[in-house]
Amino acid sequence: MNTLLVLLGPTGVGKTEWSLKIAEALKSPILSADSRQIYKGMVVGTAAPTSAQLSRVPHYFVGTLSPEDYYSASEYERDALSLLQELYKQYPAVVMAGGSMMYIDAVCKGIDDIPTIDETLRNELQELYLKEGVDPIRQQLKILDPVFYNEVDLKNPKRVIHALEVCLMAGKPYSSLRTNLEKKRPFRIVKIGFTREREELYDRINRRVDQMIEEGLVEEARGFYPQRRLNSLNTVGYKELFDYFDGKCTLDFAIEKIKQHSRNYARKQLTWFKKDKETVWINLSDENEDVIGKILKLSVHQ
RNA sequence: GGGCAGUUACCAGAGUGGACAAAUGGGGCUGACUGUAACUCAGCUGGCUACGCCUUCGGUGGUUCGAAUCCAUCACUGCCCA
Repeated sequence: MNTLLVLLGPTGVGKTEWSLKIAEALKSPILSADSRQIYKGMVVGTAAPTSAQLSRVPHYFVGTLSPEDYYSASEYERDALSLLQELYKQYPAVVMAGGSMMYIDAVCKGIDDIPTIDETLRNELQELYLKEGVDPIRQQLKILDPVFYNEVDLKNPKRVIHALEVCLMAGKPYSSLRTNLEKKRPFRIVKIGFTREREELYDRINRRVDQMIEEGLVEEARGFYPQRRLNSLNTVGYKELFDYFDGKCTLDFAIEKIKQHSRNYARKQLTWFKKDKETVWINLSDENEDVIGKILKLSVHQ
């Protein structure tokens, strides 16, 4: 049986470099599971693999979409699965590396079949929300899907709006589409989680942000400024600089916020990843750890 | 050397005799989250043998039934005059 070796971990932990080493050792390509590195041009701010790194190992899902393109975990599930099917004709094991929690879960566990929301409907509800708040949306959801209404965090507008969107789009309750079933995959999945001591992780993140600035993050973000409303640009590293361009804060403040939001993101990633009991963790702060050896062993055995 | 202002929890900053373990914000921590997820949202944030107890509001000593709050004094910080 073929193997999918998933290398996951928080931002800044060092996934990219280790993934390359592992992929080289396995002679495998790398499927990036990163919801932002997938966009063209968002290179510095997302710490996407450099051209030197890309030339070491073939990559997929890096810089392949335009920021305008609609994409979601569901599209990723579909695309990654069909790509894997092809790759497995040639490679017994394939590396998937990234930190986008939902993307990884979509491929490993699958997500329910839910209609893609029509742009017009999405905008309508968004407008209603901006004008009148969540209340009317909650009320509609209560009528259309009382089951989910009782489950959702009613204070979370994003969740409430999405549930209603789905109800309206599908013509049936959102809850009826949620199966909560884990899909079986025709390949073996091995998940490795990279982590570090919190303090060290944060220190790396802070330094990496400074480095991004040196590498031209401000210029890169400026190029995307006209597209700042796009969801793809609602991304740490860009949105803070957009505030700076808007004159809402100083550059130094924006940089501090990028660091802070990156740290917050790393923490949230860890919270999500920790829930998955199948993941084998490797603490990169432990210098005695034989990272490559351990991972290769896990990817072959079991 | 003289005058004024100030010193509160990780930081900023309210509080000027009892409702104060101390507002609020930031930061931090913990967590939720199946389709825009680098999104969005929630809880906690002095200590403990925790519906109660203990130690905090620069230090010390007072006043008071009771002090972060009043008095004295010492220390430090800032501004003004020399």
